[in-house]
Amino acid sequence: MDKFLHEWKRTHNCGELRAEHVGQTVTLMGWVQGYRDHGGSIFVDIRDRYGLTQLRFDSSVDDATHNLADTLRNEFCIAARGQVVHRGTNVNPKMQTGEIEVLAEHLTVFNRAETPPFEIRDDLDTAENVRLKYRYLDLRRKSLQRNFVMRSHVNNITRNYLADNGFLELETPVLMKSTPEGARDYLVPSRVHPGKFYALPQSPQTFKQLFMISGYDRYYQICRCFRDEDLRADRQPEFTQIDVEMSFVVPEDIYGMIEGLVIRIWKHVLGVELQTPFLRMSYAEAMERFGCDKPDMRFGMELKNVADILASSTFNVFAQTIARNGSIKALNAKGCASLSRSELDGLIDVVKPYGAKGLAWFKANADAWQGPVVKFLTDDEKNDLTARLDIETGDAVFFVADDARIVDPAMAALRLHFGDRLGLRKSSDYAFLWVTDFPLYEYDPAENRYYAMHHPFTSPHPADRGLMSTDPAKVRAQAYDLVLNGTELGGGSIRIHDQETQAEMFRILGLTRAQAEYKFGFFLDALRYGTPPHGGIAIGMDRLIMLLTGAQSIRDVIAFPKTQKATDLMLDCPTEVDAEQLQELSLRIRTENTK
RNA sequence: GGGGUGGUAGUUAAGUCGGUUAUAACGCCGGCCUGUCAAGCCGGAGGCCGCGGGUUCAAGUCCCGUCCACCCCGCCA
Repeated sequence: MDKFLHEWKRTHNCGELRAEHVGQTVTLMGWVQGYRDHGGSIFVDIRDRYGLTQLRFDSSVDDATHNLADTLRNEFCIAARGQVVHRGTNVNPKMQTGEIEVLAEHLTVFNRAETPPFEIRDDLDTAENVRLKYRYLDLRRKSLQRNFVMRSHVNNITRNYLADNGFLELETPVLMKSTPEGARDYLVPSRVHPGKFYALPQSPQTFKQLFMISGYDRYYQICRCFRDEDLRADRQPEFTQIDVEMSFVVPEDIYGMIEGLVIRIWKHVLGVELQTPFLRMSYAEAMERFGCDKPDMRFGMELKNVADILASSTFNVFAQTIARNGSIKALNAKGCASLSRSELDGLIDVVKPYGAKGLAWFKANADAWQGPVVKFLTDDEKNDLTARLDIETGDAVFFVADDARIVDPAMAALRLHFGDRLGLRKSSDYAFLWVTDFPLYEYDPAENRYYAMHHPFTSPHPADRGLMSTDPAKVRAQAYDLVLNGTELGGGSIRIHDQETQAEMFRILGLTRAQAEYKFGFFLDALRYGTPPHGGIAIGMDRLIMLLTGAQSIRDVIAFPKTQKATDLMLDCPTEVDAEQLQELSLRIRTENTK
């Protein structure tokens, strides 16, 4: 029986041995990353999460150990003990520990490994369904380990920073009440209350406000949230937020506190010094200049409204758009006149998904403008466009004309497309932005009602309070998003802290008194007992880590993620449950008409 | 709900106009080998071509359906 674990503890990790350790007897534990058998001499790379060290087994040192080493295969979990020796003329400069190797005298195999379904290497692009099925193997890869090490680091920095600033880490229930509005809830049936359900929190929104009412004036929580909506590359059904709430604050106080956190994270994790304050821009301005509420500020190429210039255009599409009070926006793709006609026509595919029916364009060549729309442009229109869009020889200009709700997202997508194409979206640039003054309401023409754009506890802008009853669509909210490089990192608001405004909010949202009482009675009650002015924000931890690590998928920063159909390929879940379980929950599965 | 890309050996991919025994690399198994580090050399095994149906003398290849993974639109207070 060998002495590993009991007598021979791990003395070093696999990433730390250097020339200075030569002569020491060390014990390493880890996994076989690779082996090179030269007969009398066997080289084995042993891996742990810190790095890689070369072990050498020499038949002249110990025959039994050498013979055991002969049986080693990839991913065996082993321990080896021996002397650190210098590699002399065989130093490997590509390895951090490449100056030395461990001349092994003792070896033990904790556990052999079956041949893994894919090699544990970063330069191998294995299909994601295989990676997800064997997630515990995928997580051995260096590239993923790096992400989770960083994620842990960011968790620590966040806790320390918020604690330094007097925040209390307070926990809230995971089983809570289903709320109307917003995302679909994940429901949990109650056994003891047949026909009744809990819901998993979309966010701890009401709880953190109740903490403010209770006088815990600075709250935070790194908490899991659940939303039963369709997935994207940056969206999972369960995700993590840095949830923050403060009493006696205005938006600037929140901005400052979060900027301090972000600065610390960037400094400690990336070694990057960020400039503050971050840029601020109103929602209205962001929509006008960039066509979206989360503009990527790493580059310009702003959209220009040109409806006034083309007000009397003879081009049918423009004329019809003007006639029905639509929007025409243009974008100058600097230096893109070199694109071929088929490339330019192909760009329609960039805007089509957003409902744009066409993409008009022309190139500003040295001799003349060229493109399908040029023949419709008068000299005056050309001059005005040149001035507004700063058109120079070699530029390509694009137009989308339609309703604003089509033009803006389509042109925003086109702008990002050119940003990528022209290499203007460098991952090493960090352009933070506060988007402020979001509208309080969104009107839904299909249902002829207003929805809360942020959530129903968001305070109106003080100057717009009076408009709530007369013109809800015009009311600005004290709501804000933190945007980084075109990604919404988080958002929050100042909350309503008086019951009259809250009641009016519910009324405008179409909730009867009885409905409001049923859904939020506890909250309306609480507001009556001396609620402080308060507000907060929630930062998406997963997206934050994505941006810090450069991960292209949120699945690379979540240890055990779900697929796009919200399944877990490793657990094979969700699954059906026993009839008894359903019986206990008073549930029956409808087997027909399930579509 | 809609649009798109993909699915061939354990893995990554090739597979032409439908035509012989479906290729390659890595991995895996056996052997040799004392300075490799993407080790090398010799030999070998390994296939429901996602699944189902159809067309055809003949289907990895063409058609229809379906499942799965990914990307996007809708959706995501």
